[in-house]
Amino acid sequence: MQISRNKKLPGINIKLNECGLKATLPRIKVVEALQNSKKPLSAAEIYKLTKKYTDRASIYRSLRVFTECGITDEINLNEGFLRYEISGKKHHHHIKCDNCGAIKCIDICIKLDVEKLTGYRINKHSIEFNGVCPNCLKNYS
Amino acid sequence: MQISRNKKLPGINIKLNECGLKATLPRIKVVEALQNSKKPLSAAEIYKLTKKYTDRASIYRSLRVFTECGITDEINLNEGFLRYEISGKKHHHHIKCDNCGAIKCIDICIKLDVEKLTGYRINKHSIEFNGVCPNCLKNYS
DNA sequence: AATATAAATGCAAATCAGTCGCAATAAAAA
DNA sequence: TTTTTATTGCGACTGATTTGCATTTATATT
Repeated sequence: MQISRNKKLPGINIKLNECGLKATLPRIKVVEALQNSKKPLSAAEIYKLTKKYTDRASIYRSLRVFTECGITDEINLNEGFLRYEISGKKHHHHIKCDNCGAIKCIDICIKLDVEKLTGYRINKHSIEFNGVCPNCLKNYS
Repeated sequence: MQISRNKKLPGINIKLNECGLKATLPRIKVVEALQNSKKPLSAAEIYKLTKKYTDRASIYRSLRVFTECGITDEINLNEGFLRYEISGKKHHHHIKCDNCGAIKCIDICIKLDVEKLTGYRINKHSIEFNGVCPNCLKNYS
């Protein structure tokens, strides 16, 4: 697929190359989709946004290597699929409103406490919440 | 399926009936499998243990109603499937060793803190860890 | 700038967890 | 014992994710 390369985002290309990854158009489009989103995206949502440039299998492959390289974070909100977001500066977790679908970030984490408590070397952890947000609570009694 | 009923566990039957559920053999076998296991089981693992008495669809249906009734808890260890355990007295979370597969319980929880912090009414939360246990760490340098 | 080479892609087929429709069966109520 | 209603077991199905493989593309090499 020979479409002119996006000159506006050399940062992405550099970051991909730093990780030993080729800066391909499909990958750049996936990164852009995530960067432009205010909430973590599922593979299906990314596909909707990037289908002109890539296919599902490639998106899944990209998300996997991105996550391995620390370019993205994988988020499990118990929806039956995973979401991804660009790995930000500050570590955080999420809470999703089951009523309106909003996803908010939470700054509390107990990884270090659990590491201390258990003696495990923790590779991965997932701290995710579902509920009803204050706004929806207000509107529905 | 007319197989003589297990007289040894009237407690289960009563508990199921209390929840408005019929105490069927398939359900009793699923509960027994979970009670006899030292770690949370996946639907596939339960099926291996109970296939003489039930099928996969029924197991999934049982696990769903059990969890709705508070008989079981659903655990998401980011394995691509869910695990279930009999709902015990004290609330807890889990950490799984990626090396030996052991699953340990953790008593810390931040549900209340998050509830306070966000104003959400939390319906569900999942706080799960993966890593390498002290024992495996010791053995592999 | 042209070429080599290794990585990545796109497609279709496969896998795997979990669900659904429905006729047959079994538990609990009458 | 009979009736009622929930539950089962089967097979087909969905939806997320993965895999094999021939083709293409980014980057290193000349």
